[in-house]
Amino acid sequence: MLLPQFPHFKVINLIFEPINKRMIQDLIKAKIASALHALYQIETSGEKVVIEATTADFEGEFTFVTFPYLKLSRKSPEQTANDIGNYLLTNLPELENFEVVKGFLNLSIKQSFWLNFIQEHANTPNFGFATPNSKEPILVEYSSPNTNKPLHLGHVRNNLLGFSVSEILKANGHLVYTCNLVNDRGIHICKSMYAWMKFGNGETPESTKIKGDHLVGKYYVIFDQVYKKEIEELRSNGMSEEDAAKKAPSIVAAQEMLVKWEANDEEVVGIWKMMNVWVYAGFEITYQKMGVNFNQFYYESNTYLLGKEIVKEGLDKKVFFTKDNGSVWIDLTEEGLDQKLVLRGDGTSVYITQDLGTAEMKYEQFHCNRSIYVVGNEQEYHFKVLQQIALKLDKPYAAGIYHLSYGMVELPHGKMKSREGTVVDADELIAEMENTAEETTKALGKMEGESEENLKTLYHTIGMGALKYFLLKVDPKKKMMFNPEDSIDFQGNTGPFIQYTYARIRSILRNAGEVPNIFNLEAISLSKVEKELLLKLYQYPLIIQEASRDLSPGVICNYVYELAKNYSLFYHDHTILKEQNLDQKNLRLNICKMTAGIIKSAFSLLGIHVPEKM
RNA sequence: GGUCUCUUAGCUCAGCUGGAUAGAGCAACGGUUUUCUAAACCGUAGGUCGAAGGUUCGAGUCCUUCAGGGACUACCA
Repeated sequence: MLLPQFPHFKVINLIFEPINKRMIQDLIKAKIASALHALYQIETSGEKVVIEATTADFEGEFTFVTFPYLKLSRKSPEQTANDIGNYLLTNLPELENFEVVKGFLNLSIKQSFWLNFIQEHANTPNFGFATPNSKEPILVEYSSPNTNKPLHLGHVRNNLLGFSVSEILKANGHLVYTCNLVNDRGIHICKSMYAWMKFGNGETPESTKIKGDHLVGKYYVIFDQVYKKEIEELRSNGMSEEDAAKKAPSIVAAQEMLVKWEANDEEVVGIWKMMNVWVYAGFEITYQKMGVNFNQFYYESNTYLLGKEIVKEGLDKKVFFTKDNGSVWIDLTEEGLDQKLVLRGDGTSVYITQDLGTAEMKYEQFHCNRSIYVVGNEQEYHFKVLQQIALKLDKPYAAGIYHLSYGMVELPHGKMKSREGTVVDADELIAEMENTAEETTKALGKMEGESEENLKTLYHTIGMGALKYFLLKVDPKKKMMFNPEDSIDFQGNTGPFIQYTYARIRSILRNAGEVPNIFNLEAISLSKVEKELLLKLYQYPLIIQEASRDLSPGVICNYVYELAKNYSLFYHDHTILKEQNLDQKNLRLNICKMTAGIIKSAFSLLGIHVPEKM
């Protein structure tokens, strides 16, 4: 079977306004470095100087901590801070004034700096994004579903993470390819197939009106029930648990099916194909609802035999060794791992063999030296082994293998298990989120008169916004708790709150009409709240870089939440449309505009849409 | 047994490469709407950052030990 062809990419070369100006932070750091040199003959560079955001209770935007330099300055913390502050005052035109508290030097930037910034960037498209495709290409593999059951909440986390991380990397200038390695073969599928053949009575998605992946999943659960019953019976006849687990008729039958499948048995392959088609049709719907997509699909039924060439290569290079029964191993004890099998005694592949083959294939296709695998943390060991083998084989992509290991989604009662039916189903959850969005919207009654179609879109936007934000705001590395009893919030630190902030801004901008970008800087005085909001807007490019570096959508979530909160405060404290001072009014409208733009932009990095009204 | 990882308010989570008095949201209680969308805003209450040592001007953050969770450690994928 041929692999699906790699589609042609539309590489759109939009002209983005580059952020070629240095950030004010870098400027301050450089000046502090020269201050340290001029005042105390300390040799350092701007990159080594650390400044941080000023804590809310103090005046200023940026803070320099003098303590690390006291031994060299040989002066008191206050004196040192004052010296540097005075130096900056004459050498840094952007500095308005400074304040010294103990050893902390707090710097206040001139309001003209912030006004120039908003004037310059309120209309910059894709503000904060790096030039597209200006950085090395990266391949992101995610989703990787099994075809024997529908997707559950854990998969949703995987998909949203994979999608969002890809978008973040793109925003940071990388060329990103996404792929999905579908696990469409193996004993688990045979289990569903066996149960369907035995108990299915020819049921199909059409005849039952059940979504294909759910129908196949139903038989996976039935298999497990039958299997467990069989084990119990065998045990009551005196068989050990271990033997019973191996000799139960249903598992034996499933294994036989797998053998037949590998032997290309017509009947088994026919059923396999049919059931896979059901599942794919179901997945397609769920993927669409989640808004994820891939440049390339791989199927294990195509790739599971790959990797044997690499085993040969490894044997030639003496990276692998053979045991008496012919099985091939690698010794990773020096790396703190174990001896790992790479090829069975009978010459068949194991998981790692296949993954090595797939890695090679992906490299040939995409030529990415960096490759990110979005896979649960239970496979950390596997990916350590994979990378070690690739390193020992001197593969060009070896160093760039990165396992984005995310934590499980846990329920109050423990882990989700598909075969036991203790899962939060993806489709059900999405439907529930949409329902909640509908109920809330109707209760508030602001959307009366909207068309049925618009409303449906809105419920989906809000429901998915809540779900996505909920899953993405937690650090990917950490496991997270989901309690189905208390539903996902729509208030506070949530997707809908931020969407709401956006909708409010849009409402103002609709009423405002044309927003002139010119205002007389002299006629304006910035409030503390406005300054904080401008500072937040200013930080967005850095946030994208940080999120990209850490591969963490959570960074974006935290940022955009703070931005929305800052805006809400601003909105609450300031009149905008009725402001008499026209320059002030224009400034505020520009702040609104830019805030809306960044909310929309940041949310797009999370795969969340924003409504014009809600 | 070994390796990795986690433990912050009643609950769910932030806390950037060590910096000022540890922050949000939810839940609880109280307040704000004749004015641009109240899915909002403000306030009150809630903490020995799992425990103990150590490193230093300074530790939720780094190191060590311990306790308690979780994952992995298959000729399964």
